[in-house]
Amino acid sequence: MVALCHATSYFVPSGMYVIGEEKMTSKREALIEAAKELLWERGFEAMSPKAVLAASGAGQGSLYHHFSGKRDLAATALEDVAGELWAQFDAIFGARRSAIKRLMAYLDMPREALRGCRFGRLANERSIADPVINPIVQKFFTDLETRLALSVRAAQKAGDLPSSLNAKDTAMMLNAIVQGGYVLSRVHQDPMPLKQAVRAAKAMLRTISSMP
Amino acid sequence: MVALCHATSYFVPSGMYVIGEEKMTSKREALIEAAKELLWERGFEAMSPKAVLAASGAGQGSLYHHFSGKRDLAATALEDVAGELWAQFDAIFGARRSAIKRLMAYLDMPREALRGCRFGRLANERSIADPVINPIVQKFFTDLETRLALSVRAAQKAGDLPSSLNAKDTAMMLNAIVQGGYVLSRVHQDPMPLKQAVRAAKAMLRTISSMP
DNA sequence: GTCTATAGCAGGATAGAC
DNA sequence: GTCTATCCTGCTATAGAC
Repeated sequence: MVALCHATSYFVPSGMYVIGEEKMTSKREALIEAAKELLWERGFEAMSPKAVLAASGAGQGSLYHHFSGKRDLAATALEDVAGELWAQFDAIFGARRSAIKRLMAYLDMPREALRGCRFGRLANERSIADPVINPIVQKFFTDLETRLALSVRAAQKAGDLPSSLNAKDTAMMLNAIVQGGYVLSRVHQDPMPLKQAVRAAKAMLRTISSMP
Repeated sequence: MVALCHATSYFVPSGMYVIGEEKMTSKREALIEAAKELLWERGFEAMSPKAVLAASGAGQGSLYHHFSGKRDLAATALEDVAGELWAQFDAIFGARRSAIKRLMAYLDMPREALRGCRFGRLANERSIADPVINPIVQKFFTDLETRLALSVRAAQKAGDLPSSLNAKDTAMMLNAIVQGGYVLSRVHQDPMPLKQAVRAAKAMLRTISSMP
């Protein structure tokens, strides 16, 4: 690190910028990384281009050169976030263990309760109906629900969950428990509610799976 | 209705204003009603005083005469909303039927999935940490969680739910299912996800309650 | 590709007349 | 109590130099 460049990024001789621990080769990537953080922290509507510029160390020109505007940048950033999360999900749902254990592992994933879900937090903004933003968020959840439903169905076939349960409904419920847990943790400003909701879900599945 | 007064309110001879079907005796109440609607539709941060004035038919002066500002108006409106919701909850939790049926009735309450929860929708705004706003929202959920936990415990005593379950955790989970259902319905722009999550929760409780 | 300067508009609050 | 006029600030985007 040689010369300090703006408030938050460093310019290094190789022509790369550093924000926190991330390395990037252009202002474009710096803008995307900054947008990802701000989308998580503030959501789409409260994420101002000015804040993105300050956090990335880029100027107005870079933003409007690489992206058509705030919405385009946000869409790109959200695609990126989906990729990150799916790397985690794939590891869990792709693991070689029983379906019921995969469901438990999903519930047990580490989550930053106080920061909220990076996609779910957008649900109550007007932009959730935006033709560019909505498809990205909706696809994320649809894919996740599909994955969960497949595991529920597999667990039923393995005899670990009652076949009387509707797999899609149950998958949606598990998804809702996590999303609702985030909401309640934010309201209470405490990670416990999410922990409690997830713990109860696991207890529920265990109780039910030990049935005839 | 005699004379048209502004865009949305009517002045009637008795000195009362009418907005939609509501009757109010002053601009103060008109402002509160308008704020309640806008808080539901847009949340706190996106509720502009200008929009409240337009919806209530009041002028700037009335707002800042009756309230110290936007936040004060919102707090008053939210207290009002809590009162409305508790009128419904009290009817359900106070009914003379078994605890498990009260829980089912709670899950079965009609909900406007696409509009979201009037309190839960505020969870991801910065204002959820506001010293005036947070206590109101938090108290609403704390009281609801207490009510749910009492019913879970009563159902356990009645032998309708396994005593192995943690009552508080289970209550939080039921709460989360509803909140998460709202989130997912908003994302999918479809009332089904909330319906599915609630349906699965009921199926879960039924399955579990028919156990030894 | 990146920068600064600036336009245009909306949010939130205040001042002071009626 | 209620109104209108006005102020200041910050958001989003454009213009145009380097």
